[in-house]
Amino acid sequence: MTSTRGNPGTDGTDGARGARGPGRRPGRTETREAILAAARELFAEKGYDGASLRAIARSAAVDPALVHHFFGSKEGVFIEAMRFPVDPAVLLPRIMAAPRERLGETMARTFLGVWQDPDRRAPILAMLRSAMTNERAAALMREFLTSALFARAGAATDVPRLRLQAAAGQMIGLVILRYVLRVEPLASASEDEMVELVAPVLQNYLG
Amino acid sequence: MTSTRGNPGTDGTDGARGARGPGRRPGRTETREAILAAARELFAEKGYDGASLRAIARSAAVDPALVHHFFGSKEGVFIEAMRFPVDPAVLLPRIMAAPRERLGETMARTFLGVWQDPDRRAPILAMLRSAMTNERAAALMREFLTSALFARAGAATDVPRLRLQAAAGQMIGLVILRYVLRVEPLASASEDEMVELVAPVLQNYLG
DNA sequence: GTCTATATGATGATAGAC
DNA sequence: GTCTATCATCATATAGAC
Repeated sequence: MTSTRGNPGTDGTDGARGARGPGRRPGRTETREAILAAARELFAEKGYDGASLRAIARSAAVDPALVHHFFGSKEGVFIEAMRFPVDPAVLLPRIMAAPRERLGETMARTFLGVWQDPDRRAPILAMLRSAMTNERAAALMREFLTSALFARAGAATDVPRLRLQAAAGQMIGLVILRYVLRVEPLASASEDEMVELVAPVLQNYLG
Repeated sequence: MTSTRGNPGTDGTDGARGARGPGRRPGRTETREAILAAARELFAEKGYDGASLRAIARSAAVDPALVHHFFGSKEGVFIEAMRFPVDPAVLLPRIMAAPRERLGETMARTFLGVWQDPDRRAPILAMLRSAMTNERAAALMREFLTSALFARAGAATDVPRLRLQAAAGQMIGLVILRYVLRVEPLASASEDEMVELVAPVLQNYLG
């Protein structure tokens, strides 16, 4: 769900649509997605400021001006590439459906599962890296966390905001050490080891 | 201790040193420190890639070429500006001198105390921001964490590496939410509130 | 020690040909 | 839709005058 490619209506061959008269050009089929894929990868690797439009175009084997043609500006590419890989509105209820004494384990497994999958990891990592050095991206991420995550989780439970944020902090720090700094043995630990490690902590915060 | 300014022998007025013959020029007294202060601030704010030599020079009210003259290259400025604000070799023993059942609280208070102080925070924040998007900086930080922190702490206790790193992850994620993303209410929480929040978690990892 | 001048190259954005 | 050409900026780094 909410996978990286295949927005409804924009993928594939345009099927048997035929001549539709004015209004809708047949284009945007292919290179657009290629550009977005390259953008996600580069933003994830270098962050917003570090990934250049030209590098994205180069990686997509496309002319830089074409990127502009499609998305208008670098920021246009970014927000389009971020279109969310992970929707808290679907993940949160799934977590909170767990029995209360296994909330920590469930949250750990869900969160780490998303990060384990390169396709879902890329946009989040891009957001995180960008937010560290770019104020606009930081504001975007703050807004996302606050309204999509903490507000939602806070409304559905009686866990104080501070505790929700401490739990989020635990997971953010963990993935930074694992996927960005690649500190051993954490970087090579199995998902099960990590769940075992942090589940009690999350349980402490949320339980 | 290990404060930001005042490396022995390089600060102040050169005292009553007088004519010392060849060998040692009287220079480097003032502008050098001004450049380093500006560098720390800008690296902390924008990370290694985002902070330009020119911006550093501008902020220090100095010619860009002078920065080169002193430090040779941008990387030279960086490592000089990083010269450590915080020495685990002095902080770790202090933490581990605490009674075992208060390890978590002591670590939390020590760590948060460092981050509360802008002068000690700046170089660490600079390192962290830089490490997120620059591979050289990431390697530097990984090396620092591994050998100066985890190895030392691992040698002095029987706490497994994974647990040490999970504890570090908790604190890193917390300061990112607090100082970089500035998520509320965490960003405005008092030191005591934060200690109360995370001390049990650290105690769980280290105890 | 401090500066000007410059070499060299990348960036985001735009205008407009085909 | 796709491209060339170009603008205006900014970057790191160097050589060398004073």
